This record gives sequence, C-alpha cells and structure tokens, in this order.
Amino acid sequence: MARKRITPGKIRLAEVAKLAGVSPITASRFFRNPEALSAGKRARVESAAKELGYVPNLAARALASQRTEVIGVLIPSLTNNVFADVLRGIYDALDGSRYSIQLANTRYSILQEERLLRLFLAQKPAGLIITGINQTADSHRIMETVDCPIVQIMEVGPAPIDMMIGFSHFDAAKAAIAHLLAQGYRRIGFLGARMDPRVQRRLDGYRAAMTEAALFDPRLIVTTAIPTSVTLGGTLFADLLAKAPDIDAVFCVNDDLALGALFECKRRHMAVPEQMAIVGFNDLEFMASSEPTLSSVRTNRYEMGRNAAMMVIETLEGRRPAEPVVDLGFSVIERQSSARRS
Amino acid sequence: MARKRITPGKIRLAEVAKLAGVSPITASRFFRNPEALSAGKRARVESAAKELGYVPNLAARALASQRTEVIGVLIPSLTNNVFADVLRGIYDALDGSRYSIQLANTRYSILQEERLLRLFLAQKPAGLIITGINQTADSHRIMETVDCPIVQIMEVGPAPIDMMIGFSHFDAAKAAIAHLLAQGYRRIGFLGARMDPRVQRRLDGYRAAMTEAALFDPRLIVTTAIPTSVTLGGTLFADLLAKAPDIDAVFCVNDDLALGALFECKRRHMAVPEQMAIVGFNDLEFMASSEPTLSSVRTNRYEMGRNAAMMVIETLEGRRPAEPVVDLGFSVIERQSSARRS
DNA sequence: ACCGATATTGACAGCGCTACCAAGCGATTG
DNA sequence: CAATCGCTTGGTAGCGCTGTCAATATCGGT
Repeated sequence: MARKRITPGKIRLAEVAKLAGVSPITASRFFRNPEALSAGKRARVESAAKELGYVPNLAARALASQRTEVIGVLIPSLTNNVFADVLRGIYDALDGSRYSIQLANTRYSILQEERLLRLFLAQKPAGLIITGINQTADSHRIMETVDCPIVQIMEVGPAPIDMMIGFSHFDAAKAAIAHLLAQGYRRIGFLGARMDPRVQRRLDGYRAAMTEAALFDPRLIVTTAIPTSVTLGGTLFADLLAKAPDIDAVFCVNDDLALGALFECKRRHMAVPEQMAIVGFNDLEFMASSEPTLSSVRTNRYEMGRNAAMMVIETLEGRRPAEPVVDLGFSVIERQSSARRS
Repeated sequence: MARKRITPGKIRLAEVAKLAGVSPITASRFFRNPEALSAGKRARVESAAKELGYVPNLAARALASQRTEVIGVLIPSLTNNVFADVLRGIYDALDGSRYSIQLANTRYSILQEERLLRLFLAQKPAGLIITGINQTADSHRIMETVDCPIVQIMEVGPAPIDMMIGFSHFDAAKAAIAHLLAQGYRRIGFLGARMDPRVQRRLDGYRAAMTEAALFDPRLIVTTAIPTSVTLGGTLFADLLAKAPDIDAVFCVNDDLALGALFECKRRHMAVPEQMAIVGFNDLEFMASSEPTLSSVRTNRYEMGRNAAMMVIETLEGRRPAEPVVDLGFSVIERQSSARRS
C-alpha cells in the first residue's frame, strides 16, 4: 500500500475554496481571471485567501497549466556595469507583476548560450530576453519554434527573431569619431577589449568614420580579447602610444578603458585634452565627475531593460507592441576630455 | 467526460524508461541517485535519455517531491559592484550543479526583504542566501522555522540563523584608520553614503579607532542616506572640507566615494597624498590603476559568494560544513594615496 | 543446500492545480 | 410561452514525477 502523504496545516486552494463556500475551480479562477467571477464570490474568495494566508503552489500551477511564469534572461556577464543597469530595468519592470526572472550567464560564449537556451526552454518559460543578435544557427532555430515572446536586447539589426530593442553600435561609434573629427582631432586611436560582436561593430563604425575622413590607419587600432578593466585601459593606451606616438585622441570602446587611459595620461603628465583627447562609451556615472570630465556615448541601458521586460509582458497580455523593433538611440556627451583643439 | 490532454512527441520519463527497458521509477532514480542502479541499467537509461534528448520537467519534480532545486538569493542592490562580485561567485559555484538561482532585490529595505522572503519560502526552496544580519523579527522567525540551509553573507556576527560568511566591517574600518594613523595622519575625515547596517558598523569602527587615539571629532564625519556614486564622493568631500578645512586624510566607506574624493582633490589642485590622504573600501579593480593609486580595504567578495553557495550545496548533500560561521577577513591594501606623511 | 542480509527493482498513488466540458441560471427574443 | 443566448459555476481527470513500501535478485556464511 502506498503512503498517505498528508501535509497537515498547509493551505491549499481547496481550503480557500471551502472557506469561501465555492468550488476549488472557482477559487482557481479568482487568481487567474478575477473578472470572470461574480462580484460576490470574488469578494468571498479574496477574503478567504487573505484570512488563510494562501500562497499558490507554483510548481502545481506550472504542471497543470503546462507553462511557467518565469521570464528567462540571458546575459554575457554579471560583472559588466552595463548589464547591471539593464538588469535593474528588467527587475523594476517585473516587480509586482506575477512574473519572476531566471537569470543565466553565457560568459560571452554562444555555445554556452545555446546550452542554457535548451535547458531553459524545456521548462516552458513565459518569455525570454536574450543579449545581442549573434546566436548560433541552432539557437536561432530553437527560438523560432518556441511559443513565447522573445526580445533581443542591446542592439538592433535586421531579421529579429521576435522583438528587438537596442541601438546601433556602428552608428554610435561613428558619431563619437565624428565628434572628435569636428573638434579638430585627426590621429584618433582605437582601444578595444573583449571583442564581442557589439564591440566589433563599434570598431567597424570607427573604421568607417576614419576611412570617410581619409584618416584611417591600421596602426591606430589596439585590441585584445582580454576582458575589460581600468588597468587594461592603461596598458592598451601605452601599447597604442608605442605604436603610434603621434596620436592626438583616443576612442575607447567602454568607459573603464577610458578611465584607465586617463590615468595613464596623468602618469605620463600628458594634458587631457590639450595633448590627448579621450572619448569613452556607455557614459557610466563616473564620467561626469572625473577630472577632467570624460566625454562618452550615452546608451539608455536601464530603459532598454525596462522596455524589454514590458514588451514581454504586453505580448503575454495580448497587447502586442505595435513596433517589434525599437531603436533607443544614443547621444554623444561632449565633456572636457574632448574639448575643441585650440 | 474530461479531455485527454495528449502532448504528442513530448519526451517524458516514461518514454526513456520504455526505451531503456526499465520501469519509470528506475529511470527516475538514475537522475537523482545513479549509484543506486546496477551498472547495466544505468548505462541503458543514460543512453536512452541521450538518444531521446530527455529533459526532466522541473515543475512535476517539484510537485511530487515537495521541494524545488532553487536557491534564493536576496541582495539589496543590483547596481552595486560589490554584489556583482558576490553574485558571480554564487553563479560560478552553482554552475553545472542541479541547482538554479532565484535572485531578488530588497532595495535596502528589510520590510521588502520580509515580503520577498515569505513569497519565496512558500515555494520550498532548496536553500537561501541572504545579505547581512539585520532582518526583521518576523523574517527571523520565519527563517528559523523553515527547513533549508540558510547562509547570511557579507558580515559575521553572533547568533547566526543557520550559517554565515563574511567579515567584520567594524574591524576592517578600524584597521584602515589604524593604517592612516600609523602613516602619521591625525585629522582623518569620514565619508559615508547610504548608511546601511554594514556601513554603519564601518562608522563605528572609525569612531572606535579615533576615540582610542584621542583624535575623535564629530565634525570630521559626513554622511548621507543618498545612494553612493563617484559624483557624490566629490560632493561629500567638498562638504567635509567646508566643515573641517584642516583634515589631512579621508576614509571613504567605499571606493566610488574615494574616487570621487580623488577627482575633487585634483580639481582643487590638492596633492594626494601630500596634502590629503585617501583610503577607500572594497578594493575594486580601478583602485590599483588610478593616479595616484588608491589605498583600500580588500574584501573577498567573490570567495564569499562562492563559499556561501558551496556551503548550501554541501549541507544539501549531507556534508554539512564543520564551521557554520566563516570569517573571510580583509586586508588593508596600502598604496600611494596613503603614503607615509613626510 | 539453506538462511538471512543486502542490493536492485517495481507498483501504486498522489503532490496541488488547471484544462476541458457540461450544466445551471436568469434574461432576452420571436 | 418556449426556445435561445450568454454568463457563471462545478465535476472530472490528468499534468509528469517521486515517496513509500513490497518484491525480487544476489550474495556470503555455515
């Protein structure tokens, strides 16, 4: 004989229903679609649930309904400040909603990403937020067959899997270089670390801008696969100076590198911007309060995360966003470090 | 008559079992406790599962077993670099294990924390990692009755709910001040933002050290409830200078404030450390590469997260750590910004 | 060859909830 | 006044897996 698995004192939906004097299924409906109940029963179930302190069992719900209320988020890094802002936006948008977040770290590997994707999609998530537009062919195929809203974040491009929100890294970098050119700088170096697809597109934007201005020179480019850091910014900047001592400006693919370059300038007693202009990318908080203040390209990361989560929710609620691809743009923030060449 | 909810093509445990020629329950055991099977059946189930691409249904597992394989993590902030490192440690430790992470943001509110705790514990988590030792009385009561490993992180103190890993913020701050005193500084200011309990204890450490040296002066202390930032570091430092123009050093409760103070010094053409010594807290990466390099108190955040997760796993696997309270310590990193007073 | 002990395996029911269908009910309509 | 309609409510079964216990296979010792 099998056991009687009794769980004494646990409040189940049945208890709530009994107290409210309705059937369990009616109580169930109260939590999923309150409008379907008559006002009287709705009030009775509500007060019964509150009185008993009922908390639904999500596992049972997921099993019976064949779907979860979890939104998966795949990002390449937990350390990068950029993703902290995106995450904050996502969490804020989902706060108070029925949905929870399952976060996974791909560590900048699309194979890792594919593995996590398979694992995750098997659990029938309510939605998915995934970083970038470079997934493996298999990942692509899997996502196209899956039946849940998917938002690709961080950049925009052709052929979204479902929805997309971000900006053009190519254009943003190009605009940063255009700014430096307009300020009178000519020998503009490029510093890049962890050359992920988005950083690569920034390099493309740099190359396009420099080529258009007939100023392109491969010796001005220093990149590495090493993860970014302030210290690395100093090192790369030193490398760049060794390769091209005559540079008058440097564009860094992120603000950490820019800060590192600034410190390296200080160590070399190089005046910024008089002897060396610096422009970063992302406009992290400290850029506005360094000495000198550092120019950067502002990207709307918090809004990106927030909107991505909202797009998922809206789709789930049947109010699909009119525009599946959202370009949040960017803006070049001009500060002291790239003041006009005198 | 009720429906036949057929799900065609879905691979369930039963399919795997049939292909392997064993009963479903044996297949189930393969995934939970492979050693219990004979080598032959183990191999058969394994190859059957691989051939069919079986992925277990976690909702069904959770419902049947009355517990989940989710470890909850409650942290007060997603933006703070400190927690990014802790999280990375946790994710790394749990990577490849059967456990997944449910992350929640308390926003430095213990009431919010209590709400999240109730919500979360109702889902029977496998374990819980929670920040700090200051929870509401109700939270405490709830956690004591719940039957899962709990690790309090970020600090150590008396009376752990279950396990604990961190360090003494009081001692760490006191050691930082002792270092400045040893270097010959006397009028040492204190800069504090977002005075959460741990920051408060750093202030206590500062006060203790200064009082012991008979140098305590309340005018040397500037604090605010505003969240920390580099910009705020500059502002607070300016406030401090206005209140106490004769200070010769400043201890900042975190590195962002220290960096902000450094920039403010540069703006005022104050030489660091000749006219003003600076010591931060946490030893973020950039402290080692600023100009001048900034002294700080190194805390082992990654290890803290990693060990906390490992303590949870070990407990779940029956190998409970010998020592429930782990003090990871700290170290004062002496750099240029607090060089000996000449 | 027999016994009990140990290692494997299987049968059964049920975890708590929701999908599906059907029924009840009062209101509306020709 | 009967037929019809829309709204609300309930009954039944089952989602996929695992806890409990029983049954069987294996083994060493006497």
